[in-house]
Amino acid sequence: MQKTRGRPRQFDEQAAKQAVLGVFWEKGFAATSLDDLSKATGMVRPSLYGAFGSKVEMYLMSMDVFLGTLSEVRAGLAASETVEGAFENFLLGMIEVYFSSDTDKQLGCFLVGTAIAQAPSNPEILEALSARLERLNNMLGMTLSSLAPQATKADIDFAVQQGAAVLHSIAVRARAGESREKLSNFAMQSAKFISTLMEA
Amino acid sequence: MQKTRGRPRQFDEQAAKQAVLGVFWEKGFAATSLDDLSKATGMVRPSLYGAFGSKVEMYLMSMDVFLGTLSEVRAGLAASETVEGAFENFLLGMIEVYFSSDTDKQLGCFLVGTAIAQAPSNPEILEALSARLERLNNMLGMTLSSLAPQATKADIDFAVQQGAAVLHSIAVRARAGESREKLSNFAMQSAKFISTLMEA
DNA sequence: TGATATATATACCGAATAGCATAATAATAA
DNA sequence: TTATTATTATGCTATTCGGTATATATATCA
Repeated sequence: MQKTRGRPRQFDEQAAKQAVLGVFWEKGFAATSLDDLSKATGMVRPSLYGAFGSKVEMYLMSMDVFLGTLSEVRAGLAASETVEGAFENFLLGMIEVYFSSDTDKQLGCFLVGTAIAQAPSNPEILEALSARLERLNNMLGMTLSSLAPQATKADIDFAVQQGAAVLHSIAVRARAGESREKLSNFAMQSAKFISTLMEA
Repeated sequence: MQKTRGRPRQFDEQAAKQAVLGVFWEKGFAATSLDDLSKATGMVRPSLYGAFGSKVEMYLMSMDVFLGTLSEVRAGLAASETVEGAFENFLLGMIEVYFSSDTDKQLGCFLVGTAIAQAPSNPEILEALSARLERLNNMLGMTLSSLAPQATKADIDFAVQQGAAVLHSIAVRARAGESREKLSNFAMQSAKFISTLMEA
């Protein structure tokens, strides 16, 4: 921790990143202006640019900030003792995130809810999105593999896709206004159903 | 068909609506400008406004134009003779639409791919989206009910949600660049799996 | 032939856009 | 103190934004 040379920053980097994510999460990429980000962070536009780069760069950064907020979901997955429990912890943990907005709004998944719209227009975002959806899948796949070592690779793969399907659907429906209760029930019912795929 | 009074229109209404849908589908609502729509339709902005209203109104109209393009999916559903066949026809039919863009791009579902991003910012779009997702569900639910009359309402409901989940996931993954082959395989595998829910 | 109705063409509006150039500020290093 | 470095403050810029006012064109109706 050596002392930095110039004028000290007046913003907290982590808080600013969270604020940037928050704006993109609610409004999406295209509808978010640099002024919106400036207001949310309290930073003036040139400071934003200096610290985080262009609008696209800030958006790509937000993708990783979002994944960083999933640490509790990872922990829940790691602590699972059964396949059904793993699905349940995974899905209910993600629902917690999807409904965790400061506002009264339920924003769903940042990736599914905002990056999808931009993907066809922006190859960089398309690529980043694809890689991060894959990472979400891997979170689940690793856990399933260790909990059901007898299962074939094909079985694991299909179970992961089914779990991801339920997740994607919940992500969409949460942002479309569906109630948390309905989605939680669907998650638990799905966890039970999909876990039958992994029975010995 | 009475003769219209004033200067005749120089555009074909159906073609223009399709063009408007096409632009929104690729770029999303926020990133689409009236100039984009003007170019795509060949209509000048005042004509666009006169014929279809404001940007939001054109977008809401596009939602129904999109649903109108699903007539073949409806037909495929109606012609299904088994539960598994119904899921397969439904999912593969939607994949056909998701990959049917004129461009080389795979745009996925218009609703999932573009309306989702706008939903939290625009109550009108949120409401319209929710209602139309529900209509998609009903398409599937009606068919399932008639093919499995012995099933309970709860069983049908859960099977519809599972089918919708696979659909939403395919919609997301198609727009995120996943290959059609992988998605088709997933669709068929899922049709078989989910249909076990409806066995007597 | 007017009168009327509808659509198009042109030009414009004020506001918002992403980004940057320049200067002022505030810290450390020499 | 002075030089250096990093950040912030201010203001600009050229473009684009959604939308509209006005004038013109082209049809039917009386």
